[in-house]
Order: sequence, then structure tokens, then C-alpha cells
Amino acid sequence: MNRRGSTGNGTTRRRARSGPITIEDVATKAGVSAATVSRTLNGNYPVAAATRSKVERAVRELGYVVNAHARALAGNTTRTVGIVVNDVIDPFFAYIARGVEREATSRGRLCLIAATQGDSRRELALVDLLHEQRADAVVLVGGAYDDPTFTRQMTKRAEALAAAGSVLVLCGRPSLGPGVPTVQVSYDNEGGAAAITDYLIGAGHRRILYLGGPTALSTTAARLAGHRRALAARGIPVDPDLIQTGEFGRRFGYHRLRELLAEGVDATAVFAANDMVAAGALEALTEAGLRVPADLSLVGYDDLPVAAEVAPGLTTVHVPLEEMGREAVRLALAGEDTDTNAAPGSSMTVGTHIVTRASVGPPNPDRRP
Amino acid sequence: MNRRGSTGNGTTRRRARSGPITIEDVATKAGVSAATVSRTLNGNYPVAAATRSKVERAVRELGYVVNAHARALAGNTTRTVGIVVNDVIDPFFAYIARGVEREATSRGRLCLIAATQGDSRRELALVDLLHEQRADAVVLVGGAYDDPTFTRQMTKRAEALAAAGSVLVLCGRPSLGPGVPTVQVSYDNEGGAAAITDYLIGAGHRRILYLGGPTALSTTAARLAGHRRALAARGIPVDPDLIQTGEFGRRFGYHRLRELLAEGVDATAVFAANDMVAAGALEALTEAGLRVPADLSLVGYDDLPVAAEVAPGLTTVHVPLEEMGREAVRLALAGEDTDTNAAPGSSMTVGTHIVTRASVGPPNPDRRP
DNA sequence: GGCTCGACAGTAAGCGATTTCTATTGGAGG
DNA sequence: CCTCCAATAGAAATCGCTTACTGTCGAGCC
Repeated sequence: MNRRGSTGNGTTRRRARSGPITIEDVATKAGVSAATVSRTLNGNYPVAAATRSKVERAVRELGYVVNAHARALAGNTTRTVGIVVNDVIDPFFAYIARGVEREATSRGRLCLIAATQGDSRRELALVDLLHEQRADAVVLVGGAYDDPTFTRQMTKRAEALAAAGSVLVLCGRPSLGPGVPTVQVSYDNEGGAAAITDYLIGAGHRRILYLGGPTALSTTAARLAGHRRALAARGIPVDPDLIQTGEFGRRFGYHRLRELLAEGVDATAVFAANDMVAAGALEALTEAGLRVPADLSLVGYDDLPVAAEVAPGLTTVHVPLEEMGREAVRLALAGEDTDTNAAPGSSMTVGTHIVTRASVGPPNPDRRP
Repeated sequence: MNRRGSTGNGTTRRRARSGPITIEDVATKAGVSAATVSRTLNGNYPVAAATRSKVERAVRELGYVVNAHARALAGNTTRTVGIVVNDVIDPFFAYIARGVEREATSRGRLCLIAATQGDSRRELALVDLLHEQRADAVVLVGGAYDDPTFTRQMTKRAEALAAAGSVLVLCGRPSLGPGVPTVQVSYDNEGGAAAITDYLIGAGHRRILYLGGPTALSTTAARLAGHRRALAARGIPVDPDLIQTGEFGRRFGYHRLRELLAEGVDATAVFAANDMVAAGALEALTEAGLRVPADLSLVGYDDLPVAAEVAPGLTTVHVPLEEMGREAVRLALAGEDTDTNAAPGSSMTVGTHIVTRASVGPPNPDRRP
């Protein structure tokens, strides 16, 4: 290929004046060399005040905008971080994404975002795409699919990223295994589930319906594990009929609970896999003429805004989502700004706690299916 | 010029083997030239089957990932689109963003996203940042600030982008003026507002409270204009006390209406600037013991999921947000894939329509503040 | 006054692809 | 058999910017 000017034989330095404005144009206009323009722009090398202002004027008059690609190629720094979420709409992801975006922007970085729509193959492909872009860090958000093949493939990506001087950040998802170069930001999923289950037990409930969450997702596995652990700790047997996994949406919560209610499920409380499911469940309950918490208690997980918005307010487990996003970027970029690679293998856990609202009360002995 | 290997004097061809894997490494491993590797990868030039598989194997074994920056620089194509929103959490923006993201991804592009947090200066800066990245298109979402200085500055950006072969896409925001090289995707904001106002009037209301929306935002201006137009068309005078602009959040809807109720506002219906405000208003109403629509009618705007989730469901104006996002990308990239620049100046308007739910009824003559 | 040194500015070597041009070749056609 | 062409490979020129290296030129010091 060849742009501006001629090729091959005796090249006459011509100016085709077609493409966008380059640093060379600015240099010419300011009567200095490209190097000086670059230095003025980056302010990382002494430039005489007079020269500086000549350059600045040229930049302004030409409306010059540096080419980030050329800069990335030459300077070996991209100033972007990538984030892969399930869905941009889902508040769980949106809050984490916001944290990532804010932290990235506050560090002068741009944020590349991509959504998998729950397809794990797409997730792998997107990580590759972000790798191509040489993102300073790639943040993977949310539960992972429990599949050895998948884990292996993602491990390969983590290693490739690390070799290229980037980092794979696992945000709210389980480790890929020891030795895999990743950074992790997690929250105590299992602990939160155990805590809130225990809270329900403390209120007198012994028959608790666990509702929602895809079985294949690590998040579900962890919450369920916590739930079972709390039950076991109090010596309450686990009734398989009361474990009703499925999806994470409001829709699911509504429909499934409605069915269960119709079938006459025997429970005094519902532990929804997340607040969205809880909101749907609440709808089904209300529709069935059941009062919360008088007739049935209900809790959620995540403490999304919806938990505070429904009536009655949902007692739920607070997860500092936005903070997790910020932390992910901080951890990944730690050191990056100073010198070396991000410390691979660093990890941190943010705390969760129960938020008490009005959706839990003692079991109602009169309501029996 | 000269790369790796000998410089100036006779440096021995060394392999520093430090940085990431380059196309040259693949070429060496496969025993071919870099050009051949490039052609194999891009599949836009005949490559013998045998060679192809040698290259593919080398790529696989080395875990080679092309450098998007080098590619962008040489190939003059970036395969990314940028989008600037107010806030990633706000469903209004999130849905549009999802449309943009989906359409971009389906065209093999990555999506750069940035949030302004409602700061117009940041908006300008972000457009610059996206320009630096040479995004194929920059989508600006949501209402604009009505400020001549701002408009002038954004116009300059639109021109710079166009000159660089990109496009500024205005999604749901007013034109920057005739002649400014942008692409537009809009919806009939004013018409929707007029329609739903008329719907309320048709139900018998004459004293309608307009609640929420920042005055400085073009969106507010348009909705308010539609509201006034409908009122005028029916010969109903506009009572300034019934125009209560402010913000776009649920919080605002709740607090402001609560105050107004306390002050004994005289209205039989509330037209909330958007569904979020309406949701907040509904909360205030419920808390005040007022039934919707028996005591007071309520409508929103946008038809976000929340409109269907609250009880009673909100009658509102449906805006095809996700579709707008997709359309923005389609329009911007039209032609880009084929040959020339996107047709600057192209624009399209998506339709809106009223969605009837349960929040509107006839005025209640008994309820008087 | 001759030197050393610090401040600046310019030269030019890459960064890692893509894409002309330019070869090589193995056949097909004469 | 020899020529000519299609199919393939390789060489090399860029893309636009950053950053060692080199210079230059006065000022400060001995």
C-alpha cells in the first residue's frame, strides 16, 4: 500500500493532503519537528515556552487529534480497559460496569464493553477481541459456567493476556485454578447466602423455598451451598422439593412461584436467588392474595435498587457492586502506572451484609397450602 | 528504515523474545513471510492450502493474537464504534447502549463506551477521546444541553470526525443545525407528549401536573412543548404552577410530588417526565393514601420495564430504545462496509405510541386538596 | 578565555500490521 | 519443447507516533 506521496523510485516528497491531519502537519505548521510536537503534547520532556505555544496554536488551528493507534503502537500503551458482561441491562452487571467505567475514566482510560448474552463461547471470543485491542486489563464479570473445557480455554486466554502484559480480572467469579495469572475481586457469595438463610431460620422458618438462578452458574452453586450450609448448621434437613433453581430474571420468579403456589408448595419463606427473582416472586405472592411478610417471608440477594423500591422493601444481602468494579480496575492497574505489570495473582474480597427491610417476619402457622 | 535485527552498524540479528508474539514470529515459525501470514489471516488473497495450514498451526501453537492497533494503523480501519451516554445504570441509556452494542458486535465491531454523568464538558472531552481512538462512529445518546457555546463546540467535533472519515450520530437528540455533518436517529418526543396529554384530556382531565425533567435538557423542552401544544389544541390554559420540572429520577418524582401533595396541589392527573419519575410519583401517591387511577391518574414516558412492573401498570409512551441504538449503528455504518463514508446527513425517525395500562381513569370530582 | 553542563531541538529507528509491486513456478496451449 | 498466464510468495514501503541518540548553544566555573 502507499499513502500520500509517491513510491518506489525517486520519491518526490509530495503532500496528497487527503487523509486526516498528522503530527507531521502540525510540526510543519509550527515550524518544528514532529518529535517536538509529540513532546509538547505529552509534556514529558522539556520544551521551551515559546515553542510550546507555537505548537499549541498549530494544533488548535489544524484541529489535530492524535491517532491513538499510532500512539499505542509506538508507545506501547493503550489506555483502555475491557469489560465483558452478560447483559448491559441487568442492573447487577450494569453497576459493576459503572464502577469499571468510572475508575477507568478517572484514570484517563477508555472502556471497551462487550456483552455475551450468556453465551460462553461468545465470552471466549470477546476476550480474544479485547486482547487484540491490547486492553490494559480485561474484566470478566459475573458467574462462570462450570465446565472444564471452558475453564481450560479461559485459562489459556488468561495466560496469553498475561504474556502480553495485560491482565484478566475475575470479578465476582471463581478462580480458574491456582497458578493461573489472574487478578480477582470477589465477594463472599456463599457466606452471604448462609447469613441470610440463618436470618430466616432465626425468624422461625424451617421450610424455606430457594427460588431461581441457573444451575450451571457458579453464582448459583455458591449461594445454594451457603444456603445448605446454614440449614445443616441448624440441623434442618434439605428438602429437594424446596430447591427450585432456574433463571435470574423477574419473569422467572413470578411464573415459577405462581406455579409452585398453585401446586400448594409447603414453605413459610422464600429465598430468591437475587432481587430480580424476588421482585417477581413478590408479584406472584401479591397476586395470590398472600401478604408479605404476614403470610410468607421473602428475601433476595444483591441489594439492587429494586429491593428498596418494591413494597414491602426486601430484606436482602448487600453486595457492593460498583465498588467491585472500581476495585477490579484498581487492582489490575496497580503498578501498571508505576512500572511493572500488575501483580498477577493479587486478589481481594469485598464484604457483604444483610440489609433488613420489611419482607421478613415470623412464619404464619395458619397459612397452609 | 529498519526494524528488528540489524541497526546502523552490523548488529547481529537477535531475537529479544520479550514482547508479545508478532506476525513475524508466526511467519518464522511457519517458514513463510509475514505477508503470507497476514493474507492467510485475512483471507483476502489466494494462499495455497498447504501454506495456509502451516500458518494456522503456527498461529495456534504460538497463541498469536493480531495487534489491533498495528492493524488499524496499517489497514486504516478500526472496527470499533463509540457511544457516549449519561449513565450506564439509567435504563433509558442502557437500552440504547444495548442496541448499539448488539448491532456493533453483530458487525464484528467492538464498542467503546463512556459516561458523562451529566457533565457537558465531559461529553465534549469524551467525544475527543473517541475520536482519538478513530472509532468508526461516535453515538451521542440522549438529550442535549441547550447552550449555544456547547452546540458550537460539538459542531466542531462533528466536523473533525467527518473530516477523519468517521461520523457523529445523534441518537434521540436535536440536530446541531443544518449543514453539520451528522447522522440522526430520533423519535417523536414532542408528538408522544402531545398524544399522551391528549389521552389524559380525553379521559376528562383538565388540570394535569407535569412533573420532572431537567429544564436545560432538550428532551424536557420537547416533551413540555408537546404537552403545551396538546393543551392549547383543546383550549386548556397552561397553569405555570402545574409545570414542575426538575430531574429525571425516581427519587425526584417521589419527593417533589410529596411536597406538592402536602401543599395541596390542584390536579387530577400527573404526567411524569419519564417512567422513573412516574414510579417515584406513584410511591408518593400510594403513601399519601391516594389510589391510582381512582383518585388521581398518572402517566409516564419511555415505556421502560418499570412501567409494567409497578402496580397499577403505567400508561406511558413507548419508545423503541434498543431499536434506536441499532439503527444508529446501521445508519452510521451504511456504506462504510461497502465503500464510501457513511452518508452524512442521513437521518431517520422511529415511531412512538401510547401503551395503555391501568393508571388512567376519569377525574375524581370528590378528591379536592 | 576554554570547558563543562544543562536545556532544547532534530534525526531516525522502531512499533506490528497491510498492501502494493515483483518474482517464481507449474501447467496449458501451440 | 517453448511461451505465457494464473496462482502464490516475498520484499519493502508505509501508517502516525514515541523515544533513544545526537547535536547546538549559551551560561557558569576554574
